[in-house]
Amino acid sequence: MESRIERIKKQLHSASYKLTPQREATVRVLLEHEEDHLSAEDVYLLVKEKSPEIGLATVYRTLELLTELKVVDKINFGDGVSRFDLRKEGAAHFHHHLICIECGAVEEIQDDLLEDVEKIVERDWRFKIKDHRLIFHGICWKCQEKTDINKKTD
Amino acid sequence: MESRIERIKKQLHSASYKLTPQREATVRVLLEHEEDHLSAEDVYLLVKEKSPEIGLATVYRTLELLTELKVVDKINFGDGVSRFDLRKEGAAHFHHHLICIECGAVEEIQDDLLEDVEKIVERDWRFKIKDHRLIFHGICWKCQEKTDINKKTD
DNA sequence: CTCCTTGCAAATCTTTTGCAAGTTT
DNA sequence: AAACTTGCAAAAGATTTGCAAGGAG
Repeated sequence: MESRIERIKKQLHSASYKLTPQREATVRVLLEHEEDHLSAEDVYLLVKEKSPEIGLATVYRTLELLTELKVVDKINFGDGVSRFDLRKEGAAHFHHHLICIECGAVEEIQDDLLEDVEKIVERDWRFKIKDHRLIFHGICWKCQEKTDINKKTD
Repeated sequence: MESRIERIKKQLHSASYKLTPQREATVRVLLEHEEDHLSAEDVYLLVKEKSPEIGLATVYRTLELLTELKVVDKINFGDGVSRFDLRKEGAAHFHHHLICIECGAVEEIQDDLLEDVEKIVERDWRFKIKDHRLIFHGICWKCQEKTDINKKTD
């Protein structure tokens, strides 16, 4: 069976790009931290652990390239940095995020919750949807429990 | 009847802030460009037209303050800048956006399309939703028509 | 050789901050 | 006077770019 990195390599090749060692190191970090919503800086630091000679600009250039090829999705949670999420293979749509405003935890929702909403938007606004971004801000269950406990003891 | 700016003034006062001339000038620009998704820089330039003595830092500080009071919502469309949208009065939730990837047009959707989705998220993920951001990227009807015409003449 | 890619440093862009001066109460 | 607010300039942080050098075909 073909590995994930092999397939990404092919995606690069079919767009006339090479999978250089630097690009491979970057992709590997993304694969190893799929759930982590890394910033460019985060990726850079992790890449550097194994390949100290790689420069920050190269990481930025690679992430830009991967975004262009839709291997990753660039997301912005409202803090000043862009974050990069590997697109799940075969995923027609980008997944959604829950951000806890108390503890900052980010949870992913893979379910496509927007099917019905998208039908409405395409019909009523005559808008051909290509991609979406859905983020909920709120309080995760862990923080809800913390608050409940505090209320009892206060 | 009470003006929009009067109500914003009260919101400021109830949080112990003043509606200084600088803040008023900034709010007025936002009111006059409700549909425009202005960046901080945009707001600054428009404010400067009428009040040239106002500094960029003050505009940033005012926008931050208004965001905190939920008079405006800070949004990020993925280009490097934050944009500021006046929150509709009485709107329980933030409105949604359609961004055309051909012409860059941004359309607003005021309808709350997410009621059902939010119920599911609150129930299945035990997540208490406080706010949301929903952006669709795609092709607006105008650009769809352009493409259709080109196909015919090609 | 030619084209692509990289590393480094410098540049750019957005946003924040320190601080002295001005305002309001 | 005490607290808040402002303008300016400097600082900070994220990202991009110029360029000379390295590497693959």
